[in-house]
Amino acid sequence: MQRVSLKFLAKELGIAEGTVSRALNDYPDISKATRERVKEVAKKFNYKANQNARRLATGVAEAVAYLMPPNTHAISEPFVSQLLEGLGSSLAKRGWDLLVVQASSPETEAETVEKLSSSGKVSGVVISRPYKEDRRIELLKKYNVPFIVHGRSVNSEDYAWYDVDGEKAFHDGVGVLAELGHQRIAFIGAPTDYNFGQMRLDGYQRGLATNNLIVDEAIIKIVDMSDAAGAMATAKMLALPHPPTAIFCATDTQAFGALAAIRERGLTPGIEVSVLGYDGLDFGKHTNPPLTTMAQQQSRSGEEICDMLLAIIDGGNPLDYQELRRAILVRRMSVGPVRPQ
Amino acid sequence: MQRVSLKFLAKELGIAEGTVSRALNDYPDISKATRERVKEVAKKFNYKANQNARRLATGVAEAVAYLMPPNTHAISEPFVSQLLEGLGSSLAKRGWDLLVVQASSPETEAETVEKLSSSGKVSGVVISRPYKEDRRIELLKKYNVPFIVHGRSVNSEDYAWYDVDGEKAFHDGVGVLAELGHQRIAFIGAPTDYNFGQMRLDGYQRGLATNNLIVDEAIIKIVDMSDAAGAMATAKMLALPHPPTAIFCATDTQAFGALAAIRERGLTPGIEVSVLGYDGLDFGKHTNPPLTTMAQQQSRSGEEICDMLLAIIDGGNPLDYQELRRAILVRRMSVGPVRPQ
DNA sequence: GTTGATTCCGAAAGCGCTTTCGATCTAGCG
DNA sequence: CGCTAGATCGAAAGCGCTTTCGGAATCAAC
Repeated sequence: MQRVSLKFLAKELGIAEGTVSRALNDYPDISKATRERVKEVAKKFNYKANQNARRLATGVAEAVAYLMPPNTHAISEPFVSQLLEGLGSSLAKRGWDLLVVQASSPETEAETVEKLSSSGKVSGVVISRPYKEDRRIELLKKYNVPFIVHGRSVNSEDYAWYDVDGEKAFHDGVGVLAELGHQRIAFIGAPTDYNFGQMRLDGYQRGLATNNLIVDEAIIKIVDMSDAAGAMATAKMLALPHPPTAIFCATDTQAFGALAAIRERGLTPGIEVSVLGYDGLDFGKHTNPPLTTMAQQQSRSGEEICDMLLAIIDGGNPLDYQELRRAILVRRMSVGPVRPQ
Repeated sequence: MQRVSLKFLAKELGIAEGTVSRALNDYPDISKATRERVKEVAKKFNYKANQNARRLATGVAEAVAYLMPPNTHAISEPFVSQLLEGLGSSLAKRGWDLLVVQASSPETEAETVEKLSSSGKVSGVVISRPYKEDRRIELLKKYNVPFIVHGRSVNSEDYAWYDVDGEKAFHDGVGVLAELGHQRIAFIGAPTDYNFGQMRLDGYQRGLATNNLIVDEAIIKIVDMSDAAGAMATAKMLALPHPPTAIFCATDTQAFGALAAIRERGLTPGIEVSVLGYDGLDFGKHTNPPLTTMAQQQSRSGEEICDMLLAIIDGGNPLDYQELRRAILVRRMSVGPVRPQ
């Protein structure tokens, strides 16, 4: 199988290599006649430019990388899948590649970012779930790579990001619960070194304040983002002398665990104890009972992030690309009015 | 920011470019002294080879592509996520890249494969969920690209694959149900242009035969792999004059819908009607009731597939890499003994 | 018929790296 | 001391493409 290269085409056509290249790339200084002739022959021989050569010559990578969150199993989380899907399809339209990069460990993360920046294989990067202070963001800025973060770190003034307002969502969520008469609203949170973890906690606390509810550290638990951790935290709080009547979870997965723990104790979620999740996982429809949750409105986040990144790569000012989306309540069955004891 | 290139390092060190390259790549004809000196300086200046140049020069891409299943939203399916995660981490260890490629439409799929093959940007490809006759496989063979398919097509003798024995799983699953006294076991299947869809159907039918159960077309439904489709099919079958007492679903997602439809009708899944799923989704723990399902034993499929592919890329014979795994029963609550009417 | 402007294409340099080949230098040995 | 083998490195070609620059050819106009 003879590799068909530009040289091959040039020989075949009896014209110069450079001319073939320019014809294929629609340069204006090539006559329409030869351009068409070239394209025809290229098609006939099924010519595809060698991307590596092209990239080397032009200096543009025509690829963007998604840097996986450092913790393992992150890709299994639905938000990653959705993001990847959106990124992939948007990129495909433009003919660009999507690189999925995993740092083998948190320690090698910096190394990974550096390599990504200086190896010339991508023209942009997207990362998600930043920490409050995020090393990756600093590196990306330092190396001057176009990037966009899905989420925000504490200081988010000087780079592009796309986020959902978790603080407001949790503030409002507490309001929803309070309106149903709940006074003791527990919080199962995500690690607060993640900025989103902190913001959701902040929103929760502000929500308590606006509704004149007291803060009780006994019913605030920061745990891993797993169903098991959610279940464990719930079980502990339910065993309290004065247990909560509602539990607000930082992630749906934790909420799944909370539901299980409540049932485990012989109580009915949504009746005796309300559970409110956050993420809007579609799967929440199937839990017992179906999970009430906060969700981003319509989630085309992957495409939007991709468009933003491409705009920045094309020279746009990153500061023009800071999008804050809002979460809305998806009413299902796990939240109900408080029951008199 | 001065790009640090080989030329730069060479000038800095006062030696030739080629020497620097060979030192960095541990060629034996470079003295240990200079090799170390070179590496030190490279590190100091944070040198990272330009991948495009490297790939162009060596002709090896050091990257593999995962070709997304053609249908949309496929990436959200857990099996894709798991696969990607495994691939990504295995590849990362070797310093290779993972490209995630989406064909924008089924029509452009061939085009996509061709481009992948001839643009030199990947040294291997993995695809999943092949059709009975799969165009992509033919193309990959034609272009002589190392590849491995996650699943099998009908004629799977002459390429590498990794699959779970769905035929056997469904055969055995019917046995489990039959042993519990079920006589009318329905089947909700996946489209049979997918080979896995066909094989699961075959297994189901063979299972009926071994257990001397009659085949009733009224309780065999081939539908989309969504919860909604599963629910719809279940609802119809439950409305039959002589409804099934157990339903075996080709995917867990369909089973989720089946559970919902059963409850919708006022029946209790696992008591009045049993539901058996397939996929082993972790999430099945949280359905109402928890879903009994068939799962692949321990799923390191991503890593295994990656290792196989790399072995083939390194010159291994594809035919030595055909792995058939077995599914086991995950007992939860949605399957129970048949109840006398 | 000469000039000037256009149009179109060929030639060649260069992107940053790898790799072969041969030159130089040292060490070893008779 | 001369010669050869081995160890090291420099020089240069080449990977396949893009892009600049200038030359040839065409055409219009004087």
